[in-house]
Amino acid sequence: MNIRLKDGSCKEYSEDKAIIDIAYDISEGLARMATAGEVDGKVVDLRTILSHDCELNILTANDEKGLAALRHTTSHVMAEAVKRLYPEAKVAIGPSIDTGFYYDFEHEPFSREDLDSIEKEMKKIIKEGAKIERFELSRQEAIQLMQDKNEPYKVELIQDLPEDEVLSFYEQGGFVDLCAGPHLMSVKSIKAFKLISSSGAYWRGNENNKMLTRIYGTAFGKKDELNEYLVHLEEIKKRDHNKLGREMELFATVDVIGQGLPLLMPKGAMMIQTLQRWIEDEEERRGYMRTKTPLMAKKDLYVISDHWEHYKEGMFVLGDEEKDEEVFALRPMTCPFQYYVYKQKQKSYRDLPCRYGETSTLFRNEDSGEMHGLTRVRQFTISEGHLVVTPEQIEEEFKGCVDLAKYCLSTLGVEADVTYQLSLSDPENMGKYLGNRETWNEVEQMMREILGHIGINYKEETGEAAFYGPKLDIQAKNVYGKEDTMITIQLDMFLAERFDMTYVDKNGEKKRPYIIHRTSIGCYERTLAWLIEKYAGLFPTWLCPEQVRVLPISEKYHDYAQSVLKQLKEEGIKCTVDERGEKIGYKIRESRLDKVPYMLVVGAKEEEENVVSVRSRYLGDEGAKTLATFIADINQEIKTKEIRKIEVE
RNA sequence: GCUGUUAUGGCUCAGUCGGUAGAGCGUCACCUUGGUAAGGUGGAGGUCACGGGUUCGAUUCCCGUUAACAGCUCCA
Repeated sequence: MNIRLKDGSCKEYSEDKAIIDIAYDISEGLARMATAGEVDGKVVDLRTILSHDCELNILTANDEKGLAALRHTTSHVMAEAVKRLYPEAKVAIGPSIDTGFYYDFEHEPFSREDLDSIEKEMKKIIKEGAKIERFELSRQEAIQLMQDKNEPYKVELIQDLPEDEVLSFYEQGGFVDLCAGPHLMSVKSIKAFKLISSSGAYWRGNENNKMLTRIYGTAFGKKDELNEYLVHLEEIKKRDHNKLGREMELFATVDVIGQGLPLLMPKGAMMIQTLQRWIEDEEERRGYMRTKTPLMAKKDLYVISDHWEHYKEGMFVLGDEEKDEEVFALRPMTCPFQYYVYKQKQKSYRDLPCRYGETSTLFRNEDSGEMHGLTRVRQFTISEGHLVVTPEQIEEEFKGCVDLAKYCLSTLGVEADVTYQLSLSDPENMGKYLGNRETWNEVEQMMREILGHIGINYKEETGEAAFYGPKLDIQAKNVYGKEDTMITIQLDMFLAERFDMTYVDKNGEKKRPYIIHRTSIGCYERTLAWLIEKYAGLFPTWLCPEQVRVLPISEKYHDYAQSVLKQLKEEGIKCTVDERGEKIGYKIRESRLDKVPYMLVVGAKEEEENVVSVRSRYLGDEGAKTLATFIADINQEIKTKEIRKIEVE
């Protein structure tokens, strides 16, 4: 057989050969580094015997998939260590993940000290250097083995596997685990690992099941890489919006106000106000009509929209259904309110599309463990909008929404940081949705076509649709790599009927419109959180709550500094004066100006000419300028929302 | 909601095996340096998250509540 290797070269063998032996044949170094093989694009175990012509790629910890194998093996070593130290622990599952690996156990929670001793035991196991053996068992034998070892979770897993599945096991030094692999040849190859944390996790991810104890860890091919990663973990904490946003006094939380109810401090509020004014103006330019609708309504409204049936638990209900004649609820969305704006007058096809926009404050009663900084809150304000359209207008209006969203993203400088997700219904679980399968298929296909015409790359996600229609979700990751929906554009073919919304067509017949639910810049709190992390607090000038700081270099220049401040303020520039600058020299103060884009040093020799010395975050020392020139420059920058390139550490 | 951790001056944290608290940084005042990433001296600032209990006495021990953090689950 002929084996074609990654570098294009070929190896020829007369008999069947295991991948690991081929690796040794190439070089002993490669064999030592090898963690898995990739045969014709499929990741397989190094023990796999090759018997046909194929393309072979030997994976090492330098390959993403090879690293996953290393981490997976590390998780097995961890499980062995746990079983040695705590024989009563029951093992569940232990895969590799993006950042490392985890393993779930039925056991009391582990403390940091426990993790340290498990780490120690793991090092011992690695030093012992057991070989890892793979073997296969029949279903019956497999169940028997795991019953003998008193591992009920493994038995359950085997019972749920398909009848014809090959049941493979891996054994190292007496520790046996049901596992599809692939795994390293020996535990000796694990060079750099660290146990990160421990927490609870439901068996099989179901909250009705028992909560197991999960240990997270990570592993790398080299010690340096591990250390680099651990340093990186510390570094990203510095730009975590939940920490930085509080430090910069953008927001705060208060015990007695409650969870998920952050206070936007003057600086944070100023930033959100800047965004809001900008986006409201832009929407109006694009033909949106602004509405202002109530923050609450009688329950009757939500009964019509079906929220009372589907989402009552998520709403703040005012009053007691049993006792009170009228029960109200704070609004969790704006949809039905804007529908009644539409319904106030009979509409003609000539009135469509009807684009309604509202800067809308919403209330959602999230579970207590879900709140996080500004990204998951109980009250938030969103650039909400609904477009009522005829079937012929769907594509153009949908494109308009995508265009608006992209305009927002590019202006904020984050267009390259998002991914697009088409959130579809789950055909297996149609009870969650309004309408029937045929209509859903039709609308989902329509979405795919529109997205095709726009030409954006997206991935499809089943079961993520809204109950009234599919969504185009624009996703972004936070500093920890966790994904959140920043912007969503949804196509709704059902609610118009529930609310009996109509328009009269050319022939004088009443027709059902379609509705597009959309947001332009998303929810302001979450968007702010995103921007904090994106820019590590070094915002573009137009967004900065403090754009210029004026620094007199000695007391004689205080009056002049104040007059400069006044002129800047008259121009609408957000600025402050720091009269303490002269005390120790402005160079020093500069280190504390790192979040302010411009520093004006006044009191230089040139003050008689209205000349200031400018330092900028972007350009360093810009030297002397007349005040008028500086004001013109910065106003231009703010107006065009220019985002200059800066170094963000 | 679940599992766990945490809660001490503006920030980072120490501490009291129960006798009402400390450090570094920051901040403030003054001195020196007439303005290029300075130094010195002195000061302010905490009912140790909140509510109960045990005790002669609780910041410290116990119970509860609230909030923050990590993860799970959820997210119209």
